[in-house]
Formats: sequence, structure tokens, C-alpha cells
Amino acid sequence: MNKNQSLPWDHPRFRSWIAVARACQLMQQSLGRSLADLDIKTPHLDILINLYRFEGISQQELARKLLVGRSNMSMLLPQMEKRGLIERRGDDKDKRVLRLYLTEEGRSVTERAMVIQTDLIDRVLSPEPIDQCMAMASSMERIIGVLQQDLRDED
Amino acid sequence: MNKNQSLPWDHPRFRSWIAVARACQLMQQSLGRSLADLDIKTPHLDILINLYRFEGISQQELARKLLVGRSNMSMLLPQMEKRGLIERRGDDKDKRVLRLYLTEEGRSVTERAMVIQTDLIDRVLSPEPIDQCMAMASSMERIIGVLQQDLRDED
DNA sequence: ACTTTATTGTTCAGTGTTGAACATTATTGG
DNA sequence: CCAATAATGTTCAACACTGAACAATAAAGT
Repeated sequence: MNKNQSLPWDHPRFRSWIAVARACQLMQQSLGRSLADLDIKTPHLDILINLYRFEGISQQELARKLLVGRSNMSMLLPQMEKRGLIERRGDDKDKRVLRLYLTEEGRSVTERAMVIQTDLIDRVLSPEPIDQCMAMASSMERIIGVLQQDLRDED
Repeated sequence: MNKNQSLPWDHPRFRSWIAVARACQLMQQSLGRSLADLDIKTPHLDILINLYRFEGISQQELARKLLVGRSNMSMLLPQMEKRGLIERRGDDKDKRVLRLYLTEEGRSVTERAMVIQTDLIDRVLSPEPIDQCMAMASSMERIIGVLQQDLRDED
């Protein structure tokens, strides 16, 4: 890369992605602060929402949905169980599998946290026309498709 | 939140933001894997790029640009200095301030890493029309504006 | 000139995440 | 039926990040 070679920030796609990354980081930090009163962090909320939607999901499946490693789940889930937010039960058919459920307390915390998250996102995105949001979502789904194909190609 | 109350994923803005967040996460992970050969991680690259662009920047200013805490800079920067990637020098006028510079090695690693990052972003975003990328960037800048205003309001 | 307040960087303890290695269990293949 | 392979969850050590507290220095106020 010499003087005549363009720099990353000269590429419009680069600059647009940097803006996306920065917005994400700020939104994540804002959500984290908003959740402090419930004494949970954003990874906990991701877990709770997925157990809310997919009762009885396995740790492996949850890790796959959250795009994190199994070891991460093995660290976080026992802590959340100890907190009384979730419950882990053995599978009927497969002794290797643990299935995950929300407790009453967990369900309550999840519902309150979802309101916080939804309100934050709706408020921050409300100036954006809904069709612009939909177009953005469509772009992101295609980008996700490319990146996930990359992962499959690496295996 | 009862049966008749909508769930977060029923809100189009919510769903569109989740897509953005997921795309960011995958892109970040992909970039991290791509940087492994240079023996750096994405936070290191963020630092290197900022020193490349703003030679002599202070730790405080760098933390502000990267949206992380000063303590994080105080942990990472000495490690990068030890690696021979950067150099920290006292300020002429203000004994409190440390100013940050890239070494020759650091500059070389930065240039190679920027090529990796630019190629990844260009490739992943190449199916998206450039005007859609620009529209997306504009939305994100407005979202950043809202979130940063929130921060100012909290102080 | 001196006191008070603010700024910069450091240290600390805690936390989420990673990838490799491992133990146990299930599936596949011969 | 048994060996080989794959799947699930755990443990480990390392790392980035956080927020509070602190020390040294600069700026503001009296």
C-alpha cells in the first residue's frame, strides 16, 4: 500500500460498514446500561429471549443460534440457573443433552427486559422510514447468507 | 405482557435491528479469523488503524474514538508496545498525556490488516447496490446521533 | 499564591468469550 | 457385536472489556 493506493476509508462500502459497526456497538452499550436495573447483561438477555421462544432448547442449539461457542454456554448457563432464571433438565432420550427452560422468575425478567429492548430499538429507529428499515434488514439477511456460506466453506 | 400483547419479533423495526446485530456479529467473527495470521485481534486492528490515521493521538482520545473505557486502553496499549507495534511517548506540554505512534513493524502490520479488512467488507457487500449501502450508512449515522445524544443527556 | 475541581492514565476485581482438550454418550460402519 | 467416529457438554487458560477507585498533573476559582 503506497501513496497512490487508496485507503480503506476511501471505499464507500467500507465506510458504510464502519457506520453499521459503530451503530451496533453504541446500541449494544445503550441496551447494556438499560438492563442494569434487572441485573442482567446483553448475553443473558439473548439467552432468556431464546428460551422464551424455544422452550426446551439444547445448549448446543442455543450456542448455534447465538453464534457463540459451547464453552460460553457452559459458563453462563449454570450461573443463570444459580440465579434462579433458568432450569436445566436432562433429555428423555439422549443422556448427553441438557434442555433449557425459563423459571417463573426468568419469564418475568425476560418480559420486562423485552419491553426495555423493544422500546429502545423502536425509539432509536423511529426516525427511519419503515421501508428503509425493511430494505436494511433485507441487505443484512443477504450479508448474513454470504458470511454463513463462508463458514460452511471453511469446514 | 399478556397473550394479546405483541412480542418483540412482531415489531418490524425490532426484527430489522436484530438482523443488523447478527450481521455485525458474523462480520466481526469473520474478520477476527482473517486476522489470526497477523497475530492480532479486531480490537488491536481498531487501535492500529486509528494510530495510522491520527499519529500522536492520546490514550483518552483513542478510547473516545473506539467507544471503550480508558482502562481498556491502559491494558491493551502496553501489550501492543511490548509486541513492537506501537510506541508511547510523553507529551511535550502535559505530563499526564501519553501520545501514541506506530512503529515500522506496526505500520506494516496495519497496512496488511487493512487490505484484509477492506477485501472482506468489499466482497461481503459487493452484492449490495452502492446506493443501498449509502442509504444504510446514512441511517446508521442518524442512529449514532440519537445514541450519542442519549449519552450526553445522561451526564 | 493557594485551594478546589477536573483530567489523564493506572490498577483492581469481576465478567463474557474464545479455542483446545477432555469425558461421556450416541451413531455409524464393518 | 464391536470398533471407529461424531455429538454434547465441561474444563482450562488466556484475553478483552467494564466500572470503581486511585495517583499525579493541569485548570479553574478565590
